Amino acid sequence: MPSHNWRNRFRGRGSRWTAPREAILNLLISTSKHMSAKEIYRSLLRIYPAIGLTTVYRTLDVLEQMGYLNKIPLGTGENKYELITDSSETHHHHLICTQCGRIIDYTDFEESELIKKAEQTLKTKHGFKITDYNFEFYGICKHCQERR
Amino acid sequence: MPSHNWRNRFRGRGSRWTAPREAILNLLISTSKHMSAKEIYRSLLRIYPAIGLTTVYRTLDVLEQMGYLNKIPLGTGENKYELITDSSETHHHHLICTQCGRIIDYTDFEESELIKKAEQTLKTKHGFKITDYNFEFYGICKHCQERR
DNA sequence: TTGGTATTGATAATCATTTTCAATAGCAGT
DNA sequence: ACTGCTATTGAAAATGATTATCAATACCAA
Repeated sequence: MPSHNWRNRFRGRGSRWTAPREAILNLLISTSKHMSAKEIYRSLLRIYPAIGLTTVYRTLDVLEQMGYLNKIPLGTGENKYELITDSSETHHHHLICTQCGRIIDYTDFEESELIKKAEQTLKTKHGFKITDYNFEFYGICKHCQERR
Repeated sequence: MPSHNWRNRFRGRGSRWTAPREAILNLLISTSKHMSAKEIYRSLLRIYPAIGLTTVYRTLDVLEQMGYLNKIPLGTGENKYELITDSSETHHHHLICTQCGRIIDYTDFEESELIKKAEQTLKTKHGFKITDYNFEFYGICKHCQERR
């Protein structure tokens, strides 16, 4: 995805395309990891020493509002973020290790189907307009189990 | 569920049964709401003016460790809690209104079945030992939709 | 009743995220 | 390219939820 595409997306909603935003997006695009705001910030410091943590948060906010970013609450008050790319359109879910914080993605067709159905049901039954959902398993990952 | 039952559960793990803990449990039992730590604290202040917020957090911690409490992250850093009662053994899920914070419970048999299957799959496929899960929909509730 | 120790509550500390605000930089219009 | 408007930026302070500290208290086994 060429960056002028992102530029246009920002411009299209009256937002400006700036150097910090480009740096943040490049990082998010290039990584397949789920990163916290601070991880993103620290990673960017190397190539963009002037960037501020505040700006990271603000850009993540904008991306979330635009619907391009997925916020994953860890339950500790910290959140991790992942870009929603075309290839991940089929929503995937998460395994969160409560020991080391590692997040493992997985996809399950059955689940995705079920969620689509559930969305409809909830809309008609509870008058609830779904904007997002979280489906996460918490537990101990293989790595941490072997460590004890 | 008589309170000596709870007393025994605490004692059984080397914990003590105290007045603050009884007050907190009585509140959690009597309400059907999902409450935040601060809501619990403020509610208890009326009948137990000496109670401290710290104690509320600690008791919630113990209950969660014992497996009797469900922690629901709101995505804002705040958590809400609900007691796991016998009648809710069939795990239910949540609709969280991102506007007013309201949480609506719902149960879906299909979902519960699917989750049980998924737990098994994840264990064998990813070596992940599941301790808990969250299945939540975020959106705008009926009430808030009508307000605009 | 007593002694050991878990628990308590007030206070201070953390940690992630937001707010504030003056300086800067995009960019639309010329 | 120049200008002016205003969105954006980064530093610092503020907020809000949760956790750590610590001396005093209260369970409860013996």
